[in-house]
Amino acid sequence: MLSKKTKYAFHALSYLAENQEKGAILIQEIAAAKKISQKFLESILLDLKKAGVLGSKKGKGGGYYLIKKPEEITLAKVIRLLNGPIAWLPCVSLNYYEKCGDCPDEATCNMHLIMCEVRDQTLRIVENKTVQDLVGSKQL
Amino acid sequence: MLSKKTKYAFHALSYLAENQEKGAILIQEIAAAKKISQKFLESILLDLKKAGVLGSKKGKGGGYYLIKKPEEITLAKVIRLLNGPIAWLPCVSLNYYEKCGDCPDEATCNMHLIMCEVRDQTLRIVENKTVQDLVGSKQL
DNA sequence: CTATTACCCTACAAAGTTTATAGACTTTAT
DNA sequence: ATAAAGTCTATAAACTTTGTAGGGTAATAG
Repeated sequence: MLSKKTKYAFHALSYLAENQEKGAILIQEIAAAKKISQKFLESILLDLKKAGVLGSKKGKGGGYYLIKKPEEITLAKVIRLLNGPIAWLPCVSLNYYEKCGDCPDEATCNMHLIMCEVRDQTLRIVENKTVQDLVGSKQL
Repeated sequence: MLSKKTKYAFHALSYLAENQEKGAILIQEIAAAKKISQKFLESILLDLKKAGVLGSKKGKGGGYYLIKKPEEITLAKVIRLLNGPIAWLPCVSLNYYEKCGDCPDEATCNMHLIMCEVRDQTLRIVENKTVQDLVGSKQL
C-alpha cells in the first residue's frame, strides 16, 4: 500500500501543476489546500527537491515550484522516492536491489521469475503515467 | 514488499507440496528445513489452516498437510492472507476495500483509475500462479 | 543593512506494524 | 496415563511511519 507520505507527495505535485502560473508557492498554502501537516509536508517537498523534481526560492515571495513539466514526472519516480521499492522482493528491485539471503541462483528461482513479471507489469503502467495524468480530477 | 511472514508461508507451502506423500508434517520439521522460528511459523500455519488451505492433526503423529492441491492455491490467496491487500490504495482493493476519506467520486478520480489498472495487471499474474509453480526451484 | 520571510535541518516522540518469544492449554495416539 | 503435537493468549523487541518542536540559515524587500 502507498504510504501517506506518497499520497501527500502526489497531492502536492498536482497542486503545483495546477498552479504553475503562480510561480513559487508557499508550503503553507499547499498544506492548507491539501490539509497536510505543514512540517511533515516540508520534508516531502525537500525530498522532491533533492530528486530534481522541484525547485525552491527562499526569502519573501519564495516557495516551491515544479522544475520539470508535469508530464515528465512519472508516478514511478515519486513512488520510488517516497514509498520505496516498487518490486515485491528486494532481489527483483531495479532501484533497491538486494541479493536474497539464501537464494543460490535467481535464474532458476521460480518466485524470482514470477515477481519479475509482476514488477514489469506494474512498471509498464507507472512509468508511463505522470503527474499530468493526475491533474484535473477532483481528488487523488 | 512482501513481509517475512508471507515468504515463510510460501516456503512452508512449497515444502508441504514437495512432501505430500509423507502425510502430516511436523511444524518443527518445516521450521528446521526452512530455518524459520518455530513459534512464528506456528501462527502462520494456523492462519493458513483457518483459511482452508491447510489441515492439521493433533497429538502424536500429527502435523500439517495440504488440504487443497498445490495448483489450486494461488499466490494471490496467500499474499492477501499473510501480507494484506494487493492493491496500492484501499479504495481500489477488492478484498480490503475502504472508501477514500475525501474522495467524492471514484469514477472521476484519475489516481483511482490508474491504481485499478495496476491492481488488475498484478492480479492477472498472481491469481494464475500457484504453489505448484513454486515447487521444483531450489529456493523461493 | 536589517528585518522579514520562508526554506533547511536536527532531534525526538507518538503510534502502528512486524517479528519473535514464552508459556499454558487442548487434543490425540499409544 | 503419558508423551507428543497443535492451539491459544499475552507480551516484548525491533522497526517503520507519522507527526511535532524548535531553531538555523539563506534570500529578499525596502
